Amino acid sequence: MSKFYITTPIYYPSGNPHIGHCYTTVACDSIARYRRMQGYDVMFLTGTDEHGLKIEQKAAEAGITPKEYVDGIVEIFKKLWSYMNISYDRYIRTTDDYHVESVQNIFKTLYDKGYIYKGKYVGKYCTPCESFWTSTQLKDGKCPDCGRDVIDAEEEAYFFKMSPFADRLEDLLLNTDYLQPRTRATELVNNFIKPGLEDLCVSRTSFKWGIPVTFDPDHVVYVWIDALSNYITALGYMNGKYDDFDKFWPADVHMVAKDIQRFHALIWPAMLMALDLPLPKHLAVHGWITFNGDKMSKSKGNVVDPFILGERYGCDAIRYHILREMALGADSDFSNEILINRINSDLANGFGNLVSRTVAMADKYFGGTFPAEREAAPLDEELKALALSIREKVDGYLDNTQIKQALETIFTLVDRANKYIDETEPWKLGKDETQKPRLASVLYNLLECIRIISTLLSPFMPTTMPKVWEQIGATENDVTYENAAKFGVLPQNVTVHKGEILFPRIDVDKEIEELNALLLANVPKTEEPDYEPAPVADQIAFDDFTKVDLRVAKVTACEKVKKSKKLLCLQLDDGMGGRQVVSGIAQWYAPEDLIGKKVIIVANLKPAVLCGVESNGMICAADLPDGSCAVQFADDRMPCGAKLR
RNA sequence: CGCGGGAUGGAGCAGCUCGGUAGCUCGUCGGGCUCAUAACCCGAAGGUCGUCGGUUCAAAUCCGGCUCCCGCAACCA
Repeated sequence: MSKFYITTPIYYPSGNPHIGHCYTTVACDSIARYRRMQGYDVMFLTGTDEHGLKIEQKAAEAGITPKEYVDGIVEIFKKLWSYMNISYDRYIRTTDDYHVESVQNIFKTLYDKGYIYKGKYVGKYCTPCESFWTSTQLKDGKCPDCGRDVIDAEEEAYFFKMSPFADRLEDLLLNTDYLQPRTRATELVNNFIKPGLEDLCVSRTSFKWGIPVTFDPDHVVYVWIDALSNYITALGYMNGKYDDFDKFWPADVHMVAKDIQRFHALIWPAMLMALDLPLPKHLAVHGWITFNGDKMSKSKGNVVDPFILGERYGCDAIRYHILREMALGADSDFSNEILINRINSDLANGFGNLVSRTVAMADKYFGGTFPAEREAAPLDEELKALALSIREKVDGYLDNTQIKQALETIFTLVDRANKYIDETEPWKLGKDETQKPRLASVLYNLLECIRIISTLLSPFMPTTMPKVWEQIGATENDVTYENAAKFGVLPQNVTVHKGEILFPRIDVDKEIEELNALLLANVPKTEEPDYEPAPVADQIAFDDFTKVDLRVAKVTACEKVKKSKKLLCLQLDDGMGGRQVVSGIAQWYAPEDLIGKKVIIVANLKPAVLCGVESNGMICAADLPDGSCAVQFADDRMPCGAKLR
């Protein structure tokens, strides 16, 4: 029996799970279930990545230990997976003892092999926050967290050598089918490999919530080795907890969302090369779920809560929607309307109704149990031929992680079966006693189609399909993978059982209204959203304050800076002959929003050149809780050039 | 000239590798049916395939210029 090893990323439990987490996990679950049905010995791994500064801070805010903090969130993750009927075989937590043991061993091994060396991490350091930042992370040259000054500092750190693997990585990305889809391979090569791979900082001393480096206890292992290695530690690599590494490694599919593609396309293979381990076969990368075209964000109130949706429509409807809309590589838009329309057209009208009408007729005309006499007709052959061809096509798509196409294929048989009912008009046959044998054949053929459809759909919708089997009188032995490529499996005298409606049709308008109300209720604090002001900066003397010259100025002209996404170039009337200021607010303000308005500027800021455009000063604005930014407009009575005090 | 992807009937997508009647889902309109969850089936309308030019007997498909969109990188004074 062949093995199949599939993984989700391990999720970072700094907040509750949302539909984005479901996306990857449901996809992996479906593939895992399909492979099990095919007879593979499957290992399906998921888990949580529980170390790091952010967790440490979140826990401190909550006044509990980091472990207590993650324990709480992990509970919710597991509850969600149980709710979504996720059949993971193993759940790894990076705080598990055996994982810690492995990571320490791996770190030491890489060190002994010379791939990890001790060096100096040079960056900007914020003393109160005890945090290092790169110059690009700084905000206005200050700490992005607290806004205070940073100093140049160096920290001792261990580094992992990436450069020895550059050629092999390039080959992996360009000449193998490791990346699915291949679209971004060239981009990765051009952006990261060609310019020269930088060595990777793999330890930190600036926080404690992590796995200690055994031979240098001031250091904790930084995210890369800690998190990525979960895929092998969960199999028992360099630990005593499990021993199926040899059986399952290399992974058949790592599925990830596009934001972490880079780490899985470059760092992870490099680590494996350094350890002399075989590389995973595929990295399947999918896009984001967007909400009405927008990226999901908590402050926009559009983070979709899977618990709410599942409660209303059933977890299989959610699973189906996610899987059906998902194309590898591409984003897929999520909206209540798309979701409901999909449920209605495919599940309620299409498949659910097919089951309902078929079972109802068998019940009505035969009292549920089929008679022995049959009469075939040429028309049946086309239906059978299609039914018999589905499994092979689905196999092909799943081999390439094309779930959407697999589902589409299954539903071609749903459509064909519905059409077959119209062609054969069983309700007319039912009225003519002499036609009973023909009627029995027609309805039996339909049951067989439903059996094949439901068998193939069961990995994707594992909760509902057993209900279908109950209705069509199928036993466990009838709905195997083997039988999905056979016709005539159900016993000739099969008995159907009319049951509940599988996927109730949803009233779109009414439902959307209610859902929107729910979503609004979910973000009740729109007035004063959760917002933590940055700590007040260190005190300054009055003299220092007077050094900052704040002035009122009117925007006379404004345009986007070419070649930049974030910059607007403003012409200002400052009462002193005018000046040009560049401001990074293009994402939130169109030029016409600003023209004619009065703003407050820092008038004596040293000029700078941004994207080739000179900027003389800075416009006062404040960050909003959702990450966007609002300009402070001045009272219109204030004349241009007026000095603030 | 930083790197890459894209622009196809109202919406969302396929087709482009290997040029030759433009296809699917949803929506709209008309018809049919009544077994079924007002579901199902048939038919119709609707696209000069972003734009300009080139290659060719023939271009959505190949080549070049341009416009706009979206990722990544850089810039958020």
